[in-house]
Amino acid sequence: MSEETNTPTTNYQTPTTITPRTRFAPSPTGYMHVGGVRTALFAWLVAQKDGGTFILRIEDTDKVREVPGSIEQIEKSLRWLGIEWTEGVDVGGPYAPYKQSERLDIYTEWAHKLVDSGRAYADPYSKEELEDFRNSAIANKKPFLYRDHRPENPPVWDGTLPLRFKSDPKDYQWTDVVMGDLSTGPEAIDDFILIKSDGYPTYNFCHIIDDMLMGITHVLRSQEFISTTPKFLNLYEALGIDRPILATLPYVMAIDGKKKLGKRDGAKNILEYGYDGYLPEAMMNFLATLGWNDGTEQEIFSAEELIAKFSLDRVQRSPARFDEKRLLWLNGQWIRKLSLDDLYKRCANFWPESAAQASDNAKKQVLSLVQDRLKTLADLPLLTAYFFAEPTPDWTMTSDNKQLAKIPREELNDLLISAKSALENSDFDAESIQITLNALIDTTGQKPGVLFSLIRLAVSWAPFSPALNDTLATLGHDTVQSRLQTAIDAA
RNA sequence: GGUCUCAUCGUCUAAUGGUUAGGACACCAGGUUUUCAUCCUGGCAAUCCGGGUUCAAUUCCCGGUGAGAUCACCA
Repeated sequence: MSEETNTPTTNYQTPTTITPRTRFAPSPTGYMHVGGVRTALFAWLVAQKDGGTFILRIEDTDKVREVPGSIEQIEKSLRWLGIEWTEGVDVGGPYAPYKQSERLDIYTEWAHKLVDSGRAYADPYSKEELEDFRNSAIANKKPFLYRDHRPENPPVWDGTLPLRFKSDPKDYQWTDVVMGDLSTGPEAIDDFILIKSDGYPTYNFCHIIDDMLMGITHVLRSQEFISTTPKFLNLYEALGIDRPILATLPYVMAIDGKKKLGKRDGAKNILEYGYDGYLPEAMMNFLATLGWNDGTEQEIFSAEELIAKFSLDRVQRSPARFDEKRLLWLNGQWIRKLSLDDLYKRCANFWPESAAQASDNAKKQVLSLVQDRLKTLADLPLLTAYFFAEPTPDWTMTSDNKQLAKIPREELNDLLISAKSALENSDFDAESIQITLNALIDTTGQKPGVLFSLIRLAVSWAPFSPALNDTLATLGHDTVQSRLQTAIDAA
């Protein structure tokens, strides 16, 4: 297409024409849950897709709500998922500092520009006076607007009073990459606080300054900000800066679907999922497809595929519920996709205590048998304990089995004696064992359902286990012989 | 209450002005020489309601209804 072609004009630049700079800008008020992490993920994907830059900025302007250690939690959470940033508090960058509490001079400077241009004024009212304004508005069934009470001669702003934006109420329409065309009337615009009386700026003010100074191209944020966006548009105009590309992400809802996911309603620390045996690949896959899809029937996406295929215009407008069953399924899928060596590395902290002395090779062999059975890495002890420690015979388990329950214990015991004898001289690779077991079916005349179930129980005393020949081969000749003897003795 | 947003199986979603409304999770049933899991096959299950435009609406428009958000010296 030539440069001369008449193309329709839009009120924002199309994403393909610029190199994106996106940011995730959490406030350090505690751990991260899936809602916050998904916002970070989408911003990261937008940057990665077009070779852009992803920035981690910390918005710590509310000293009351700040929780010590939060920044480390946030960084650890993002890194666990595989989200890396190239500018941020810990790695620095050309627009440092990336922590708002260290940028107060910058905000003060811009605040003075607004004062000088007549677009900001000191707020002389006490909390009580403001409360009266608000109550009388409510009593008259009118919406409360601070701008109805602008002081005629505001005092000079010396930093001890809050500084308010002098808004210019009007209609707005704007395009949101996700939500489409949005519009509001002037009643959505009011005079909001720019700088608090403690000298710290409000989010409403400083995020706009920082996004501008840091060259942020795409502002992604969650849906609760949609109603405050007109105020931001008003402020962009007062500051004479271009508005960035705006993208509103739908909420992640709690499982009951009644409200957005929040810590108060039990939203888990994202790191907990790692401790519970979830893979970061599965979590990323899950979060990306919560509110986004590529239009095909693909369900499993690697980080590379997400980066290649992600686009904001396919993000859902409606909220999505957090469905842990789907996450669990995805985790199983990802566990099965990993190579044995890779899976083994990730299992380091999940083995049963009894496996502490086992060799890497022994554990790897066991792992290869249960890889298809793991839904989370935390299932490992339940599935593998009897490989590493002698199980205690429990003959009541035979009566839980439909087929075994019909057969007298003496007869079962005789079968075990036959099995022990047959396996005594068998080669002990999985294939030979299967041949031996098949022959045993012929000589005893028993159905596999009886014979195999019995042997399986006698060597594992576990409710479930891998295929019998694999299990026996992994346990080894001597262990199988001694466990069968123990079972026979306990009958 | 003002303002704003959203609405397809239970859940995540696809699609189109004309389709048997597709897939996945979950659930149910069957299969793979025992169990559990994997895997395979099958089943159940949806366009919120009412108008309008149209030959034709789930899709476009309007109005309801429902749900959510926001209305802080929080972000």
